Amino acid sequence: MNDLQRNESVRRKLAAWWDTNARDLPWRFGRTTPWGVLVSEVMSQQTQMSRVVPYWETWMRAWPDAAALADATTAEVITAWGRLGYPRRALRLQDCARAVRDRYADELPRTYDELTGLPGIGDYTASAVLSFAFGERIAVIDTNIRRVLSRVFLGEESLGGSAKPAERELVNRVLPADAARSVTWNQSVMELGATVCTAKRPLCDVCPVAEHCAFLAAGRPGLGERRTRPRQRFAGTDRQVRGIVLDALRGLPDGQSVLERSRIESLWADHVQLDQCIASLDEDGLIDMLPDGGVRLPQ
DNA sequence: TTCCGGTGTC
DNA sequence: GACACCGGAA
Repeated sequence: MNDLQRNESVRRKLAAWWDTNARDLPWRFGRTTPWGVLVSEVMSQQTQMSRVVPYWETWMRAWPDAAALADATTAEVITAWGRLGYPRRALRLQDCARAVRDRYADELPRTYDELTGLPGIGDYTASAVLSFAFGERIAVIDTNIRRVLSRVFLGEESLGGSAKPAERELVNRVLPADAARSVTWNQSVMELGATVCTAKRPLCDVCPVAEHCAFLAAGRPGLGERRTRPRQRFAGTDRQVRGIVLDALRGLPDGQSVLERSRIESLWADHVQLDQCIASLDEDGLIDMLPDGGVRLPQ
């Protein structure tokens, strides 16, 4: 079997697998707008999809389109973002909504350059929106797709930081020529990476393309090898302190918006670090500092 | 305790 | 191209 036949065989197997195994997420199967797809992609960047679902449902009910989100208060946006993580992304998503409303009359643009020109939208999200929302033929490159394609076609783990040129060439080379098939390809490869071809413990027993997988044939060399990524500590870092402050603000009772200085000081013993974090949250636009030392979510 | 990730920034 | 950013799963 030559490369082309193998590629086509993998495609057919994955498409059949997708038909019966795709998770029934509310932004799939044409049930939402391109904007809804974009929101789901931004939320899914840092959080597993199953945990995103309830946030996405609430968010889209409150702000069904870009114009609606553009008009929300920052406090509302940060509160609705909840514990999704990376709260600055919630602000960027609102910036993005304002740009879509102002530059594109509330209609998401359909070109890569216009999409990546929006706040918070990089290569991955632009490609994902073009493929999943607009049905365009474009290679989507995220870590799941890199891991799956590298294993199946190269027989090796995808290691290291950003995608290298050779990796991008592979992803483009195996992308089906037909647009509709390319969309299913992107979705099914990504889904396989999320649910079967996982990083540490791939479920090769139930994998629909096991018979074509170069990685499995090679005896899964280097399975679960550490990706070279600088690891980030957590305990005691600014990251933890910032989260504690925002969480306290989100948890204020209805009708109360200001966190008093004395309450702030009870959140963290090291007041030097605490004040640094308050200042950085203020710089990020995530909180407002009041003259009396209190803070609140921006109105 | 360790590990995970897309974007923006420097 | 290194690093910060978050919270939760493993």
